[in-house]
Amino acid sequence: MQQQLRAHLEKIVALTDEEFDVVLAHVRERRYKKREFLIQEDQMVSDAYFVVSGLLKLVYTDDSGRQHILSFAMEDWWESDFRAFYTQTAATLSLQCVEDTAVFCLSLESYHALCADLPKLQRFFLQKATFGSIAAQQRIFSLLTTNIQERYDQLLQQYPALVQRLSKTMLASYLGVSRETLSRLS
Amino acid sequence: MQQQLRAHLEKIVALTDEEFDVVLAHVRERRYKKREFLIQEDQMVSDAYFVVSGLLKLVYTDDSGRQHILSFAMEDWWESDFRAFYTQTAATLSLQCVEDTAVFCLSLESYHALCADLPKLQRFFLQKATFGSIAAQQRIFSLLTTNIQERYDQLLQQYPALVQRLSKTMLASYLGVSRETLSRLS
DNA sequence: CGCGCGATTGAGTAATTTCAAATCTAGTGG
DNA sequence: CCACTAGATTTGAAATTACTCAATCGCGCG
Repeated sequence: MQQQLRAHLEKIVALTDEEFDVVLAHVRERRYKKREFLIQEDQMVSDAYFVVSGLLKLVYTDDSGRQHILSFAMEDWWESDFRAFYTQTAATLSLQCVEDTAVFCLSLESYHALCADLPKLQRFFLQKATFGSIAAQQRIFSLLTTNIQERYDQLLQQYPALVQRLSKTMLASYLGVSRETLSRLS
Repeated sequence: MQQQLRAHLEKIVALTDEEFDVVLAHVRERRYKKREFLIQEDQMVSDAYFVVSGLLKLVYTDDSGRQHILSFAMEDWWESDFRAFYTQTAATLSLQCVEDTAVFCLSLESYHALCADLPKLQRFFLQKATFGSIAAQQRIFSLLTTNIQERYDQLLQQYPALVQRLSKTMLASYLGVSRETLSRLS
């Protein structure tokens, strides 16, 4: 597991053994079972999570009980209710296991400590945030400009492995359509 | 103008006069007229822009000539086709003046230089990227979970000043509906 | 006064949702 | 090996929502 985190970090910044030890001192490993919650609505968000193995979904449940999936997180992705995490307020979203999942947890204090102590890590997070924000804008773009058929095709093309691991119901919820409509495509 | 940029930076990080001089050495001031383009589709993106005064729109024009507005940028906002800017590839979006606009331009080299020379600036950009990414996720959230009426109401509530400055046609394009549908609301 | 542009209104059409029913699938126990 | 069940998926049909295209309205400006 540690090797995987290190490889992930080193895709962006090279680290000495000592530096990586500092990182390890700030994260802790946890395992969750399918359907377990890492974050629940209305509760405080202690950590951001790095997914080592498994699959998570970030979900909003509206007043009428409908689920809206904002994103999935699979191996090598960071996920949390980042708004709640950074502002230390109650979560509006929940983060739940689609499969059994192993993660590294990083608290906000540890995040700040790492950024302060290791400028390299700050650069790493800057790059992650930058490309995270670009990816989010691509999703907005796709929601604004394409119909469901195209959106589904794009997803299939971009993340074929992910689509395999999801139920149609979850896919529909992610794409922003009813499962019946998704079922009627192509 | 310089004072405004400094105040903007100092909302997040305190700067000495010397540090701010370093920043000034890396940006240049420009003014554009209403309807002028800062970025055009298919061209290289030299800069990210800090809006001092005026109003910009970030637009995608699809094959059938329809305009989709991804975002607006008013005073104190940073804007660009960030995907194209960071990867130094051709723009897929265009950035155009809704009003006469004054900006500071920051090239990618200068951005990297500032991050390297002034750790504070890196912290500034990390925070901007972080909250930019959170804001983008809020927009995805709103596109997935709310109908047009609610989306319009939220926008009115959140940015009343912005709505004043936009035509209904642009608002509709930003909200992802036809102008006729927007016109029929409440 | 008349032109031009943005906004609104109307009517028909297309896409999507909703709710209900039918079908399929994987896992369980006899 | 087969029947049974629970859950997911698909299908059907009506209702709703939004879009399109065309016509009209309203207003500022020369």
